[in-house]
Amino acid sequence: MSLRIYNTMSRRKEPFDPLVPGEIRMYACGPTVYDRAHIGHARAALTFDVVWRYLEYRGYRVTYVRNFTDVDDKIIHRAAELGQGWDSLAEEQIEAYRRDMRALGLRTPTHEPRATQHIREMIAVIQTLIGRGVAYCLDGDVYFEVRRFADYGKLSHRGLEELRAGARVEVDHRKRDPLDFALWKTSKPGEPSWDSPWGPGRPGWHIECSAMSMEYLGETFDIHGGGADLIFPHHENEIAQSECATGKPFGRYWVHNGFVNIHAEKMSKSLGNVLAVRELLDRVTPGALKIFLLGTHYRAPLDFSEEAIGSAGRAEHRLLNALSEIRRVQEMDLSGAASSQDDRPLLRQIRHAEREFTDAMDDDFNTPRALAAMFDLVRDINTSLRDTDRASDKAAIDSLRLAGDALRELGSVLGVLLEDSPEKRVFSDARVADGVQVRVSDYHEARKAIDDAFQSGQPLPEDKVRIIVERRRQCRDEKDWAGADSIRAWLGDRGVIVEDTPRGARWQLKSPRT
RNA sequence: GGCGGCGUAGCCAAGUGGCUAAGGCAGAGGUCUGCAAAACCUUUAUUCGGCGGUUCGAGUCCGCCCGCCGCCUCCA
Repeated sequence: MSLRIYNTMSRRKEPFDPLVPGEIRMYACGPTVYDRAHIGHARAALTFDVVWRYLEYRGYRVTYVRNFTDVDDKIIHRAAELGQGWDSLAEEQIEAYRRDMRALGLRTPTHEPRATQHIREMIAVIQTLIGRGVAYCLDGDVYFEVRRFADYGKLSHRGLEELRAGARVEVDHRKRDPLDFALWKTSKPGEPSWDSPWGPGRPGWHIECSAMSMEYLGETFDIHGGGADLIFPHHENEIAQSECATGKPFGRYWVHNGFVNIHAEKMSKSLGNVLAVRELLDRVTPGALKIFLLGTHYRAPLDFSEEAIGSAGRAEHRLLNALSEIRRVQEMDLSGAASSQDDRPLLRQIRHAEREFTDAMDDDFNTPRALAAMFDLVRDINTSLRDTDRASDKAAIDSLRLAGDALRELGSVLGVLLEDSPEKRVFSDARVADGVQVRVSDYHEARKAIDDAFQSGQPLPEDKVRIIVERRRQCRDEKDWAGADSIRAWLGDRGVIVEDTPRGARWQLKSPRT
């Protein structure tokens, strides 16, 4: 099997073949930093984070560049509204974006260039374009002349005539063609401004990505991506500029992620249904959010709903639970255990899941299928776990360890089940000291300590919880079911879930987010 | 108007023309358990919006119809 990627340019899945064997250069358009990141930004960033992780899992060396558009009309307008400098607003939002993406557990790209730090390179590209006669100056503005690029429209699959016919934007009659777009615009007073051969001004939107991608990745590179909305005009224009400037092909594989709708409606400021990543992460775990997002193929539109995100949270729990159960059996006392036969079925199932996963991801990053492979493995793990609980077997436990490692590795390719994710901490099993009598005074003191912590919103003291759980065990030993149940209910009210297993009770803190 | 996409079980969602239509969530029954929870097992689409067509064979290809959506303007 080899990797196939859907290329917007050809409208089909193509075998992926990097320019330099073993090395991949990838560019994804990042956010315009004027407001908080919303779930759509999260989907775009996650899509390319997963592409990156999978390519590395496949053994490629990847250079991944994602820009920040930090000079733009929207930033200028927003800053004016806020009575703030455009540059300080951009700076703030860049920090906020980084914080949000980190909270989601996304890796930082190899390079995160900012438009304002590459003005010089942009001017150089514009000069080349003027020198080649495909751009022209008008009172300090510079425009790209669309009809000079024969391939214009090849990405969005539209001809110049179609585009002109569909244009609803008011026409600037100074331009040679309504579709000509600005490479450089003169700055109005108070706007950000840089010196240029055409007078003080600022760059047009599209030129930054051409200049920065070529700066970091070369004139031709492997993957260029972004949201589906960028296909036209942004990426179309990037191609026109870049290929005219260099005479070489620009991006080779064009990858575009679909949009997120909110309850079947487009997310927009006017509808007031913009879902900020921040707010979302206040109530769902990053893992749940990612499982939700990856549950739909990246090119398909995705509809957000409370029900769907809740379902993803429970699905995440299923994955985490399997890992936590594996840890538990590994801590079992095996002194008297047999080591009859090794657990061949599970080993086979691990390999099967890994193959299914790879096949799915090779097929244009089919994350829903990849997740299904992980859940299949979870079912196999759980089955083996059940048998292991009944008859401890060292070989079976070894196999389970391998299965857990495999599951974690597959998860890490999708960015779920990450080692340092906070949600995993809630699954700390209590080890119950056998036969130690809990003194009544200790018990009451523990209850009080837990109550205090709970009321002040502090994390509950684990050692105290342990005392309560141990006390409940004593009740159960004495068949004092009413006492045991009331203790369980009491802990439940304070966010501690107690569950009895064949080998004693285990407890966990309810996720603080739910 | 132009271009493109979607419609698969109660919900979400995979599905290179051909083994019994993935997976998750929810539901039902069962196993386990003092009870509960968790987990596991079984079960839930003779059928893929509708109607025709191509084919030995179609959810998968073609045509028409119905319903929904995106882009063509800043947008992830």
